[in-house]
Amino acid sequence: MRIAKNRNSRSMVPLPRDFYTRDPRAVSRDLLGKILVRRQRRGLLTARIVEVEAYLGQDDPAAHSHRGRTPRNFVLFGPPGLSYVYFIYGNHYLFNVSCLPDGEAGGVLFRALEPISGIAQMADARDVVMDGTGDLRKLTSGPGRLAEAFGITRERDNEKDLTSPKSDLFITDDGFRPRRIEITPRIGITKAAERPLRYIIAGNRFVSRG
DNA sequence: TACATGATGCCCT
DNA sequence: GGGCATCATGTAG
Repeated sequence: MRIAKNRNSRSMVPLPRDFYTRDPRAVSRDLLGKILVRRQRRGLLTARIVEVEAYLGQDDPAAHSHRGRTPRNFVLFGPPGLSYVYFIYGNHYLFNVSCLPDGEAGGVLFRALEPISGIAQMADARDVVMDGTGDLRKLTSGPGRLAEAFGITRERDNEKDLTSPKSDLFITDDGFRPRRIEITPRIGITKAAERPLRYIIAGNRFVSRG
């Protein structure tokens, strides 16, 4: 039943603005188990969110918003529920969603997903071969990987309203609730590296390593 | 204008 | 487990 429902994107409702108008830590916890959806010509991409990280505003040295508004990070200071996409290491796009009311900076980084539908398209976008031995984790386990699998770029998706029914990129709730959630330090940062702001679905095999 | 660096992933050992 | 590609961005000069 749940799978049949997901086959029709018109029946999937984006999470409302209120969902994101909260502290990034609360949004992070509640995003676990939700579904990221991309509508595209070749079909629907869907995947369950299994790992995210919270980035706070001024009191978080690891956050892009820590030193104030810039041409790159302005989305974090705007309305909640908008995508913040940036390019890093000369290779990768990383996908976030803005949180807190307009004027307050904060966001959540998407670190890993569990693919549900559109797997062939994801494999194609990632340029990996999915034969019988292919590991699905290569598609969406890792922030750079999931962005590539979903075709997310700054040019195409930055500042996109994820709460709009017209959006080709949004997050929906299919009723799934994680059995258990774990909170750990964030991955790949040097500043404030010890703060427990990484949220994962305990035991999920699509959670990235670190 | 220059330069140091990064919320990563991949390949090699 | 370690090295490295590769470039947009921010900050200093």
